[in-house]
Amino acid sequence: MKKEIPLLNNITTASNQDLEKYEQKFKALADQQRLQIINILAVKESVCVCDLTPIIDMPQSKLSYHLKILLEADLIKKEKQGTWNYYSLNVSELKGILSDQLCCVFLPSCC
Amino acid sequence: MKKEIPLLNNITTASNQDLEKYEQKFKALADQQRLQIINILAVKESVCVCDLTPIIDMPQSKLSYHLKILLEADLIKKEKQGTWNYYSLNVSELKGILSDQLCCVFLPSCC
DNA sequence: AGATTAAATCAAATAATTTTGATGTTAGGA
DNA sequence: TCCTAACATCAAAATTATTTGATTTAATCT
Repeated sequence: MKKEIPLLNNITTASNQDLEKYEQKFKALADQQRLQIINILAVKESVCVCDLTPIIDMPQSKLSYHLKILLEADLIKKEKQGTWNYYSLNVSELKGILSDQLCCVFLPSCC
Repeated sequence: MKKEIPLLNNITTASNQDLEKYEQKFKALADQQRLQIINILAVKESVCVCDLTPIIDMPQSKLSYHLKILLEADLIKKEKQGTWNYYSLNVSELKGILSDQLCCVFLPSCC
């Protein structure tokens, strides 16, 4: 039995740039702790790191690390106010990635 | 200046189960090579491993590894036909995760 | 049966990510 | 100015994920 050599008719639409970009975003989402952070931000709107640490019970440096990952993926936003850094969701970005169903799971305020 | 101790009014909707489940799915998506596989499956509908290897230029064992990750996340389906294993997208599952916009990027046939 | 092809699995090597604890930086209060 | 609180950053250690090449399993063909 034989098989034809397959042809990939150049119909794939995702460019390398797309692949790279979404890899980063999915990586940021691919962690329970970060999903939890997103979930909390969805409920509390805008939160500083010091308020977040006791909620999710995580050393501060660890939290900073995870927030940075989310920030670099453009899934959350950061605003400095004096000594505090307030973080909030980048809702439009998240909505551009997640299905409505998933938005309901992680961004309850969106439902 | 002082700050109140924050209260997390139990409004977060995502359960631990949700977090675990979606972590797995996002992990599966968080890789350029696997996104490319998804993209190819979207174009070619159903493909066996031996057809896929030359297209994405990847050793067979590596490809098997990545297919397994996608399969375990329930993002693709597998059907045995004689010697061959045919893989295809689990479109409904993907649509339940990805925004319409992203479906258009990775699942062109859906647009 | 023996040979061949498809594909999964395995163990070792490599690479990437995450965690930890310490240190640095900045802003505000005393 | 000095002290403290809020965060970010850093380097080392620990954990996970990926890659590689070899081996195994199973189906088909001669």
